[in-house]
Amino acid sequence: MEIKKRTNENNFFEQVYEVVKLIPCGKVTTYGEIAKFLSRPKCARQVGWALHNNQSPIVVPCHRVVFADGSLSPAFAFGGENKQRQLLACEGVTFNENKVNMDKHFYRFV
DNA sequence: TAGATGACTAATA
DNA sequence: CTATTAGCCATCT
Repeated sequence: MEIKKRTNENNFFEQVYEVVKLIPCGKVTTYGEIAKFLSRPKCARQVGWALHNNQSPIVVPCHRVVFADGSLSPAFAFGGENKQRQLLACEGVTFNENKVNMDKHFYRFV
């Protein structure tokens, strides 16, 4: 039941996984940044789709990927909104109400 | 091939 | 501040 079917080269997906794995502990990034890093600035949704397809939060710390405004992904994506927040908090990420302190923990790929 | 979907984002009201 | 609209584009049906 392999979901990745017509990914042409799967390269985009693989890149997404690699990049997400590169996010250091206690840092977060956005879908748009990942997409931009992969030369597909408009493909933020596909990044999210890739993570959904990945389905391996152990190998790929998808919890470190948030919305552009710092809000976390919908609860259904993680099986618990609190889960992602707790994971991040456990790594030292601070929160502003319901959103991540992007100014402090936003990680840009250089 | 065409239409619908979505773990996005930015702009607008 | 929140809610809605529109644009985006790979993937799905």
